[in-house]
Amino acid sequence: MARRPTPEDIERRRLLVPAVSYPTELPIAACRDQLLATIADHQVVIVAGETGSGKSTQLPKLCLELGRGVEGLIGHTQPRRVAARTIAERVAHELGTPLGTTVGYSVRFTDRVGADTLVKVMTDGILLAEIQRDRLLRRYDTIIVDEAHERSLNIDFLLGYLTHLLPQRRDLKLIVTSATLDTARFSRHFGGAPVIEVSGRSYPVDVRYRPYGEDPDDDRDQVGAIADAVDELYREGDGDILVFLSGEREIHDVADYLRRSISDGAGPRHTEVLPLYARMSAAEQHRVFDQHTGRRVILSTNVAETSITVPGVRYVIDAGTARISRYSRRLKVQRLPIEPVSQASANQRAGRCGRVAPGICIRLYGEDDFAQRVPFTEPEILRTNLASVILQMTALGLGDIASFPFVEPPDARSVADGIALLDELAAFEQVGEDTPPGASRHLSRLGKRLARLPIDPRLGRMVLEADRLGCAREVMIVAAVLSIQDPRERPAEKLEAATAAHQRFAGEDGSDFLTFVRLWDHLRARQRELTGNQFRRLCRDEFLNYLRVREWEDLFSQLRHITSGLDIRLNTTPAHPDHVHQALLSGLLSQIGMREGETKEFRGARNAKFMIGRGSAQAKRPAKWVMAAELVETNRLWARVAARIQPEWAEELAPHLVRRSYGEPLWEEQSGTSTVIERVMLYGLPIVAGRRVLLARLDRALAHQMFVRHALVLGEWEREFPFVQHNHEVLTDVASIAERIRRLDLIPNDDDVERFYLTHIPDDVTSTRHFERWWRDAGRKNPALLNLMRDELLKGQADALEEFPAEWADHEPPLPLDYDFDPAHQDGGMTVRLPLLVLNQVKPEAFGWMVPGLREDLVTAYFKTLPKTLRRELIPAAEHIGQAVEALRDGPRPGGPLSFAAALARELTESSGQTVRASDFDPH
DNA sequence: CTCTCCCT
Repeated sequence: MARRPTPEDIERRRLLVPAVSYPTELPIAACRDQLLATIADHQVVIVAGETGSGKSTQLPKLCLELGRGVEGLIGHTQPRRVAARTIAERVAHELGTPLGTTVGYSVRFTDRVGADTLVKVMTDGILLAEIQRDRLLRRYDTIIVDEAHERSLNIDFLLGYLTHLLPQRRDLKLIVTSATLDTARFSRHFGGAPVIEVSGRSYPVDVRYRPYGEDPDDDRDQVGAIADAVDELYREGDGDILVFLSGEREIHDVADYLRRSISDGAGPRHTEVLPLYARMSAAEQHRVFDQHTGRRVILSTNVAETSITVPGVRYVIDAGTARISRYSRRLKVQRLPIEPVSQASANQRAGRCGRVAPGICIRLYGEDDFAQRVPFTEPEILRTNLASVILQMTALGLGDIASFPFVEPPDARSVADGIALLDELAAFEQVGEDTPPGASRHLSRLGKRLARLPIDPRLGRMVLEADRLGCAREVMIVAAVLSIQDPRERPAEKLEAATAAHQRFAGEDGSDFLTFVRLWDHLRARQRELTGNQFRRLCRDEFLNYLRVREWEDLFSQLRHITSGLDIRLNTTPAHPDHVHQALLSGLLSQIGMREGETKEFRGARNAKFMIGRGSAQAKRPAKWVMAAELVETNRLWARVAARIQPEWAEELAPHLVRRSYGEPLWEEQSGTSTVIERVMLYGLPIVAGRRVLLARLDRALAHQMFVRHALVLGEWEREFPFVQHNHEVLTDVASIAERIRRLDLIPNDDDVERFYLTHIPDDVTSTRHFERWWRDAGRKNPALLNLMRDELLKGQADALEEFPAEWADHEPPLPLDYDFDPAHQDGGMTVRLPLLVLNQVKPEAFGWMVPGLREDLVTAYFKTLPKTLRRELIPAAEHIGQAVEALRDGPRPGGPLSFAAALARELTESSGQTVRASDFDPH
């Protein structure tokens, strides 16, 4: 039933509603009338009830009784698949209908919902996925969100979405159930929805506080404290003990100690010690459900808090800690610190021993410690990366995360981190720097495809890249196995045999990813040869979890199905390993690392330091550069599932992320082109340490200029063109003229020449090779195109040359004059260098007159050599100098003295009335 | 020098 049913459907479905009765022993039966009335009157109802109240099984029946489930399904969500199935089974059984008819369930890979189904129990993930296809959830007339207190990411996203949906679906009813008394928050969130409390059907639990290590003379550690607590409970009477610990390592420490003390005879007798954690093999886990005679001590992680109900537990020992998943804002990785559990979690643990009889819970911490703990565990949405949620929300057109009605909205920085990860995966259309942070973004084509894949966005990104590289088969195998729990089992007692069995698939390539592909190929080949039972046995013998192998195959099939709808085809021939790794890298760009020297430590993105976990092929002799499928910080940052990469791959895959920096551009005479050293950084890692690249590819204008400057202006090119020779001559010529006429500004400098070439040579000429190609034509059309023009360079100052004769005409034969202008001695005038041979032929009196252009300088210079006493009489100096220059402009006055000094002396005497003699000057 | 748990 994908659409709202027709009137005929509704009539038919109305006849399907079974008679409903309630087991009277369940506490919820007592509140039946109140619940019926409240649900009938309100769109949203909050139901608070501890485990054992029967709310999960009875609420769907109450809804049926109210006539719900006819016009649309009653949807009932659970956080876990097992719970969805067992609750469906129970409700179906209580209604006397076969599973899959009136009551069905749907979890990933299993759908037992029929056309006549009225109650559909499902995982919350299933309902979230359905939103993609049915925005208004029109298939449902009622939705029950169970176990909302667990506050998983799915639950918070779902509650937010339903909040947004309720005003558009006035006919939709929502029931939110929660085990704890934190119902006020939900009620407030849903506009003051009524809260109905249903009592639990559990026995009293005697909570005892037994802290350790608080007194100075109490030197017990956790193991000792647990041993003491076990002793105390043994004195209380029979019954199994459930111990909550933070992790596998602690479990094995305690197990070793208890087993040793049992065999010593010092500890409790007839006792079986059973570890319990999720990663354990299926067979090992199942031992907690086996019948047994003696006593049991079950040492468990948080799995026993919600996921696995250990039967027959009378006592609980709570060490008070757990590993809590958190998000490192600095390194953008998952952290798993051991933290004190919340009060709600501690109470949930205690409740595990009050299910069949009164129980005792020993807390290995003080009552004051308990009182100081946070009441509730922080919801997952505040502790995790939000990329997947943001991707889904954007695909649903709910882009503005800040205004989405979350029960507890995530921090703006967490949203920014999620967006950053999606940007890393290129899921969004590029936005400009000035786009405000809150602005809604648009998914790129890749992002839209990514949103359709039911896996982590990083893994989805790999699959999409794989299509381009022709390795979709291999990458989908890897993406599938990375999405589920590792199918390889490593039972504690047979560690060596298991490791050896798994080691067969480790290849020469040192790639944990290709190891998975080899394992897959092996399994598929065996599966074809063997019967179902034989294959199941093979899995067991080879230390593989059969159910997870099946899930791996199911997920692969699901991906294959969805990707074929995206026009992605499986490759039929084995892909090149490099291509597989390149595709994988596209999803792991911020999870690469560079080995620090010869150590086993890696420097990762954002300066993180990590090591490769023991199970990896890269652990012993790691490559220089690796990528890791997972980075998790525990006692330190660890990489899990890794392979060697070439950092250049990352450069190619991350054009949107790399930072490039450049050294000084360099003209290379050998190749006749300009290059520059390029350095490429990705998240702070030098994926290209330094390489020469053509400057023209980065900055054509600069490369053009570099070519002109070095090849043509500075002559760093062997090739001689006619214009080069010509220009050399013009420049020498103009330079000497400029010196003669004392116009230093007219001496063409390199910049002037460069400008000339730049205006005449097209921009795309950036190398000698380019130039030759261009000049072959351009030079033929206009051979003088690149010839410098003397007159142009002199800017019309050629006339001034008359005042600066090239030779001294007064002499016979005329003497060439060498204008060697020394700017450092401008005040002192100029030096005329005469060939030594003619020195004694020069008439000294003529010497001062040779260069009219220098007359004023010379007058001033001579004037300055007058004795101070005399100069004082010649004030204002400028006036007397000016008159003398004017008078002597054309050389000696007719009839006047021939010597320059004498002539100047006479002029000054005349203009000032003060006698000045030629001998008063001291020109040396 | 390895790490709680769950889901499409």
